Amino acid sequence: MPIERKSKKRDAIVSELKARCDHPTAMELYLSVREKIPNLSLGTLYRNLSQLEECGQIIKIPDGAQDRFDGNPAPHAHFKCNCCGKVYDVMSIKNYRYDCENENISQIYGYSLMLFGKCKGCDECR
Amino acid sequence: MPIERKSKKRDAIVSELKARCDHPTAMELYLSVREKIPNLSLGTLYRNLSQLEECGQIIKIPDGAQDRFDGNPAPHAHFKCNCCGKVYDVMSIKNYRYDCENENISQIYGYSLMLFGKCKGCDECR
DNA sequence: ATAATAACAGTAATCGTTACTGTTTAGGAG
DNA sequence: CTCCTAAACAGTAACGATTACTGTTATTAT
Repeated sequence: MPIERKSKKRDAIVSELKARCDHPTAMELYLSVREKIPNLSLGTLYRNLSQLEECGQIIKIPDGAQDRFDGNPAPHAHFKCNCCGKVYDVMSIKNYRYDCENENISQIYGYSLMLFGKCKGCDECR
Repeated sequence: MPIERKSKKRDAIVSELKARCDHPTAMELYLSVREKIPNLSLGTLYRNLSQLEECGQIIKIPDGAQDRFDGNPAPHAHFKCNCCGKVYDVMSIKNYRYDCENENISQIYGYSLMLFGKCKGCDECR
């Protein structure tokens, strides 16, 4: 279901997410939005995050058991530190031998790349 | 904890996973291994999958709510069809403009790339 | 053969996420 | 402005994949 009305809660969620440079989990985002809107419900946060992702305003980043969220909907890569667990943006990849330059990255050990699209067996779909 | 003893259950899990061309979920793999080992426990499957991933024999592929597993531990990309949900291997990427050739792929709409490594703030770790 | 303990079956517990119920609120019609 | 419909909401129960726990079985070194 598309978004049909304005809502202060949703606006607060979006602006908080876009203001953050990190990639918070649902709970991390919940706690920070609660500082401005103390009566925000966790269910409301999840429902709005789903809607916002569905209409392309934000991105959901799978990260193990939990999901993380990114307020920048433009396609870009992420870098996760195995040590501290932080997730950084990687806005450009110079080449696929991982020599990408990024002020946050010290070393790259591996990657996980998932492409999304339509397979030849499903050419009738959509 | 590293693997210390041989086990027929674990051998069956590994060989079944490596024999499959698809990327089964834990439950899908459980059901197919159960055909050969009817008393296999789901907990045993999960425990062995964790051990096998930890020692680099298999790969865990995050895919929404469930995880998928891949018997090929060599780093490679995956392609997921938005239509039927199947996950295919992509052994080589010709370039990052998505012109990769793959007999299964019809169209590519987007991607998710996560790099793993160590950030500069953690240079003391490891 | 025996002993120590890894591996196991079976199942309860965990926890992120989703679904449900009754209430509130946005926003168009009168 | 007031009324009305349904989107959005708070609060909470339910869900489901995964993990943890308990007592048992099986591997392997001695």
